[in-house]
Amino acid sequence: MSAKPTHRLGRLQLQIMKVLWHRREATVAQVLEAVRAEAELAYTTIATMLRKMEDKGLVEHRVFNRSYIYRASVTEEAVTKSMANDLIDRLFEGSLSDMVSHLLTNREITDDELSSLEEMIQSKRSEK
Amino acid sequence: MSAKPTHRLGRLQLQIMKVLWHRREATVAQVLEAVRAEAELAYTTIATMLRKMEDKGLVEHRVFNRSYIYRASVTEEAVTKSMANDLIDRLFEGSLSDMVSHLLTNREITDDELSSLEEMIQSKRSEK
DNA sequence: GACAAAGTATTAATACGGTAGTATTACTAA
DNA sequence: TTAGTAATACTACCGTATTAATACTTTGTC
Repeated sequence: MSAKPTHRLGRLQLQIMKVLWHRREATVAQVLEAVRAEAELAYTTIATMLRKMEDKGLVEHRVFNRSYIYRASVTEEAVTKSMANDLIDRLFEGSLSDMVSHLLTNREITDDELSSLEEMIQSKRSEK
Repeated sequence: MSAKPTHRLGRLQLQIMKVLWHRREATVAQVLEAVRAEAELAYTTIATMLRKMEDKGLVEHRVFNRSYIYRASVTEEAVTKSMANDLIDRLFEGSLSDMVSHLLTNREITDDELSSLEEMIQSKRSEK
């Protein structure tokens, strides 16, 4: 049951989802305001995008005082997971360690981050 | 020097690139055959795709026996890096450890992989 | 020299993300 | 009641990925 939906979100869509995840609900104007931090877009652009996203089942809305209040209908975890898995499968044939290996050799990484990675691995190991 | 090109490749394009990376050169027919393992596509689909990819500078060709022999003109590393970085930036605001954390909690991981991760981190640390 | 085979070039359709103008609707203030 | 305002709905356009049919070109063969 529940074939994975394979959420494939574009940049703006993801931005919008983030706004909704962080503040549970938002009107078009509120989403616009939040998104404006990164790009100057028209009100109708956001409204259109939200409507398209509702068609795809990413968000839903209720009506309040003549305006739509949107909220996410998929969790951040689900989307993140699906996008990350998608990339891993496409790029590294599903090998997590290949992916991490690549990231480690290709990105700057601080000592703190290294430590935090070590901790994660430790705790993952102790779960077993 | 070298402003990052931000390679954004679709599924088929990536598949094609992989064929070219793995066998240095290939004709349309050879790419088609390799790709057929995953999806039944028309010859012309591959040919069209390759031409478009050449326009974008992803591949190049030489002529031999009246057929085009394509080869990649960007490295696997460059593309992989650019796509992985893109995702990390979009999904985790650039935090590598957030990404790895997510992967660790959301994917099955074997003991071997855990060990291999540990090794990577160790060697990364000793570089510093 | 004409034809068939094999290749490439052209063209087109579909889908989707992104962007936004214009139309419509309904509430509000004078 | 009427003009203005705020909100959504509709529509359209661009770019790009994917898919493929059709047209054109080259060349080996009879």
